[in-house]
Order: sequence, then structure tokens, then C-alpha cells
Amino acid sequence: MAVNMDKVNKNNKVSLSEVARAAGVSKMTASRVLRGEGGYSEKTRVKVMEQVDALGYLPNRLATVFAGDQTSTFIGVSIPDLGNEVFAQVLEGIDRKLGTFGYQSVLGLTQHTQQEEENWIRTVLSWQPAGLILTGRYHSPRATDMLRNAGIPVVEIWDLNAAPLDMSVGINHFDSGFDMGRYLSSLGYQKIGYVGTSHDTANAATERLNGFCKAVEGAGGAVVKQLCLHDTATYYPGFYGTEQLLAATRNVECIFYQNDAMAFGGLQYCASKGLTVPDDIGIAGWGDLPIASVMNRRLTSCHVSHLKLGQKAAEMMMGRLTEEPVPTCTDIGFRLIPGSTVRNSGV
Amino acid sequence: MAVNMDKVNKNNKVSLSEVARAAGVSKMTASRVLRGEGGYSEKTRVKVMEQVDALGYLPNRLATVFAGDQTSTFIGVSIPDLGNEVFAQVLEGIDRKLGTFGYQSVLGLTQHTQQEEENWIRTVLSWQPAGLILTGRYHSPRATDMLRNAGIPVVEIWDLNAAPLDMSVGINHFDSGFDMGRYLSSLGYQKIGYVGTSHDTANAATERLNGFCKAVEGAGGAVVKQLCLHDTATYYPGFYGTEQLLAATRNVECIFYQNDAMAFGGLQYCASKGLTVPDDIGIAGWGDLPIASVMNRRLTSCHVSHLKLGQKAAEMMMGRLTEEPVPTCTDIGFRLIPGSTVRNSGV
DNA sequence: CCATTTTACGTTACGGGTAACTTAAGCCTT
DNA sequence: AAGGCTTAAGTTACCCGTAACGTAAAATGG
Repeated sequence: MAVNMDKVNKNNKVSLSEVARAAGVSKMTASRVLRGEGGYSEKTRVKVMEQVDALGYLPNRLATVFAGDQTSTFIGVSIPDLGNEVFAQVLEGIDRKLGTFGYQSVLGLTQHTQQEEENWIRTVLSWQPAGLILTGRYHSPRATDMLRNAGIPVVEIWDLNAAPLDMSVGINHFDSGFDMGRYLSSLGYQKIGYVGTSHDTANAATERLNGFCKAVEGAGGAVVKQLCLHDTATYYPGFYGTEQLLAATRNVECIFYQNDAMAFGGLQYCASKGLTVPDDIGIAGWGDLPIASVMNRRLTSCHVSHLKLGQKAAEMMMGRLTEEPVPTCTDIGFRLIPGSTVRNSGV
Repeated sequence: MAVNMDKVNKNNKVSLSEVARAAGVSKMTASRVLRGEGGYSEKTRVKVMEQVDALGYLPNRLATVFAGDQTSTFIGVSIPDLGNEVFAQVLEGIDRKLGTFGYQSVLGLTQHTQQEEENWIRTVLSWQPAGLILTGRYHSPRATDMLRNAGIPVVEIWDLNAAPLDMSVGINHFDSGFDMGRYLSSLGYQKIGYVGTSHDTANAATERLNGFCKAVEGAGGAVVKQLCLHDTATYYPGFYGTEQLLAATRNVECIFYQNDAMAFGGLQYCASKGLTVPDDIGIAGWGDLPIASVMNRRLTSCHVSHLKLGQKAAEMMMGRLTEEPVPTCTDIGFRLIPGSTVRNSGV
């Protein structure tokens, strides 16, 4: 296993030329052998492969892509944060599916800000990705410009975007909020709280809230909002957001949360204060977290298949890259889960 | 905003030469302006930057890295799965920290198999990453070879590896399992169940179990194992693993779970069967999930700062890349959480 | 047995940046 | 005014693979 002492590049990495020289062929022949595209004898193939093994040669895909005859197998994937279990699942769906096609995710956590997203887009584009998958449909003007100019497939996920930059897959959040509002109203709830986190830019949660308010107010009810400044929408902000809401407002009959994690926080707050659910107060979440599958009391929520969403996004991306016809817009749908944390019929 | 109609490369991307031609300078001068390294007049700088904006030029970092004078800003990050909240947090810690240094994570979900990891390593190395962060310390022989030959920093996380390939950050899982075993034994539990998932290769969970058994058996107790074949260690396998364990074995006084998610599943199983915790049965998890922060009954568990683990891994990577002295091995520690899902003193 | 095709290679050029070197012009000094 | 120095450029070569093209030897055919 003698190490080649001749020309070694700066990174001490074995190049194709070295393999070729060691095998006594031209690098073109070595290249052909490695790609298995024919045009060489069996004897030559063996000679080359022996040297590949002996020298531990690993191809430099950068050079191939750089030469411009291939596209990279990077897909940039931007996700707001992974503290939210929902997005972790979406990412898992994306990465697993991409992996089956030999593509890799280059991750970007944008912390729900357009500026972070823009910065990340600029950086990731400089790596010549084959495509981008972005969460949300709201992007800064500069980001939009760059995306249009990049000339690569872009899938916007999470919010269904009827007029996407390129492709979109997700659900209509306004509708899902509306359905929940209508459902809770139909049970006779009139004064309903909402607990979520606050963000400077519009997002899917905002749209759910808008749809929710429209339905509740349309049915003659009222929504009392409590938007915490906490950065991530998880258990603890759900807990103390509930505390704040109930301290500020009397007679709240039911609370709709930005997501299930916050709803669990709220559920625990109620338990800690001796409030019975759903007798004293109704609780509804959104997203149908896996933990709900083992709760003895089913949380009222809205189911979205996050894993499927991610997989679908990756499939659309790959479809575009292989030049198959791909729908511009895919609604993966949601399903309201009545649960038992709200009263089960109108009063 | 006339689009340059001259030479446009295959991908329709604006190259530095085009910017240079449009600005009436050589591409070297344009390159100098873009890198701000001096050697040009203010007038020239303005001319070049005008064309950069007009043409929407984005540098091609692939070319720079390829030329070999710089290293890429990719860090390959392998994670078993994101369905496990714990790893999602680790990844979040890694990516956020890397982001502050201008580096990007290239994700690999290895599904807890060495073969997947090996394949991913081969692929990701072909993209010339600046370094790799891998979960776990068990790699296939070929993977180990490739890692050694790559000549780039490697951080092994999760399991603390006293003799790492390069660097390691994590905790001693054997010890944490041992501590839990000793603690439960000290409370008088004799016949203790363990519920986890089964894997063909050794991993951190296996080590926790080994440590746990050693402590329990050393104290004169016995461990009854129940390893489910379910792929991910989440709520539902915890639920039915508990069912199976209790169906197969009588008089189990307490159950230790592979992680908190499974323990919650177990907790719910017990609740559904009318078993009182901790009077009828003790429950202990591992990992201290965020949801535990809002439970009215504190789950007996073991706390590890996952976010910090990820951040530390990224810091060690960046330290190595900037050629600062970096410790080979960092133990981020764990803390046993007594909780209230086990009895609170010996019988 | 010679002409034609096929096989098995080798050679050249290229992509998009940057290091290293070269050149031309401007400025200062004595 | 000649020589030396600084500034602001331009020129060349290179990184590592692969497409496109060229060529010599072997195989095939009439």
C-alpha cells in the first residue's frame, strides 16, 4: 500500500491523474473506467481499479460539477427551526427522500426571519445547488430576485402558494384556522383565546389565526389574542402564555394554540391550577404531534402529515430535475381532529 | 439593466469574466474588487460593482474551492434520525453555531446503520467538506479508512470517545445508565424492566443499558429487557413495549426506558390501564425532553444539554479549522433527575 | 490479403476563479 | 532629467475532471 510520492495536490488528496499514472494509463481512460462508460479492456479496468483501491482514491465531485457538464447534487433546504418537532419531521421527510435519489440537503435554519433566509440563499446559491426547498412563501425582495435569476427549481413548502415562484406544496393555513374556528364556534364557544408567538413578518401561523378569527367572529364570537415574545413555539411559552391570557381576560371558555406543543403547555398549566379540561376550559392545538398518539385524552387538533409533506417536496424537486411533468402546486391537506379537550356538543 | 448577450455559460449564470468585460477591466481586477484586497482605484471599484449589481453576479464558490486555494465551508453532519427530538436539538445546536462562522451543514440521516453512514461519508467527502461531524463512535472499517485518509477534522458526538478518530464530544452513556441503575436500586427496586428499541450494531443506548444492568445486578436486582423492533424510539413503541413487557413478566416494580419519549408512551400505557405511577409502578426515562418542563409530574430522567452538545461540536470543529488548540475530548456531562415517577425513598 | 469498421486508448481544451508574476504609468528624489 | 519606487492594473498558469476529437492496433468482411 505504497503511498504515491509524486505530485500530490495541496490537500494531499489523491487525484485521478495519480491513479492513472500509477496504473500506467491516461487519466481519460481512468475516468472512463470509474464511470463505467465502456471503451476500455477488462485488463485495463482491473489495473485502474487496483490503483483506486491502493491509493484510496475518492472522486472530486466539485471538479465534475465545476466543469459544467453536470449539476451538483446539493439541495438547499431552509427550515425556520428544529426546536419545533413539526419542522424536524418535514426535514426528515425531505432528506430521506432526497437521499434515495443520491442528493444531499444543505441545511439553513432561518429563525423565522427573512433577513436570515436572504443571507442563507445568497451563500447557498454560491455552491451551485441543484435546487432549493424553502419554508414559507414570504421572502425578501432581494431573495426573490436571486431565486428567479438562479434558474434552478425552487419548492416552497408549508404554506400552499397558489402563485409560487416555481412549485409549492403545503396546506392552506387560513382554511385550517377557519375550520377550527368554525368547529369551536359550533360547540357553543363564544369567547375564545388564542396563544401563539409573535413574529415581525407574516407566516403560516398568522394565516391560521386570521382564518380562525374570521370564522369565530363570523359566528358571533370573539377572539382574545395572547402573542408571547418567546422565540420558539414550544411547551413553555404555551404554559406561560396561558397564564398571561387567563390573568388578563376573564371568562375565556376555550383556547386555540399556535401548535400542539404550546397546547400541551397550556394543558399542563390548567392541570397545575386545578382547571378541568374540557369542563372548565377547552383546549385546541394544531399539528397533531406524535405524542398525541399515546395520550389518554386526545388533544383537539388538526392533523397534517409532515413527513409526507417533506417527501412530496423532495419528489417534486426530483421530478423537476429529471424533467418529468410536475404539478406546480400540491395541497397535501389537513384533517380536523375533534379530540376530547373541548366539549363535545353545543351548549 | 441590459442582460449581457455575449458569452454566457451553460447554466446561464453570470461569470466573473462577464462582469469584468462589462466593466472594461480584466477578470483579475474584478476578482480583486470583489474580495476587497486592494490594488485598484476607487473609479475601478465603482465600475465593477455597478456591473455586479446590474448583472446580478453571484460568485461561484465551487470554482474557488476547486482551485484549491481555499477550503469549502461545508461541514458534513450525520444524525441517526430527526424523529428523535434529541437529535433534532443537537443538529439545531450544530447548524446555528456553524452558521455564525459562515459554514453550512450538509445533512446525512443514517438511520442508525453503519452502511448508510459509510455510503453517506463516501458521497459527502466527494464534495470536499471542510470537516465532518458524526453521531456515535462506531463506524464501518471502510468508513474509518476514508475518514483517516480525508485529512479533515472529524468530531464524533454523542458517545464520548476516549480514543476518537480526531475529536469527540458527548457523555459517557455507560456511566449515565449505571447512575440510573444505582439510583433505582437505592430506592429499593429489585425487579426492573428496560424498554428500548433493538439495533444490530452497538450504540449509545446499548451502553446505557449495559451500565444500567451492571449497577442493578451489582446491587442484587434483576433487569428484564424488552427490545422492540420498531425503527424509531418514540412514544408509540414505548407504549406497546410496556404492554409487551408487563404481559411477559410479573411483578416488574419499575421500568427504565431508552429515552423520555418512550417513557411518556409507557406513562400513558400505565394511565390507560389504571396503574398508578409511582405507587403501582415506577417509570424512568432518559434525555429530559422539553415537554418535561411543563409536566405537573416530573419524569425521572437524566438531563443532557443537547443544544450545548451540538454547539460544542461545532465550536471544536471551527477551532480546529482556525488552527486554535482544541481539546480532543469534551465531556459535557449529564445530571440525574430524581423526578416523581419513581418512589422517593427505599422501602 | 487488403479495405473497412471497431476497439481501446491518448490528446487537447475547457470551466471560473485566484496566486504569482509581469507591465505600464505616475510620482518622487537627487 | 535619469533612476528608483509605488500604484494599478494585465497575463499566465493552475486546480481536476470530462467532452470532443484524434489515432493506432485489432477485428471483421469480401
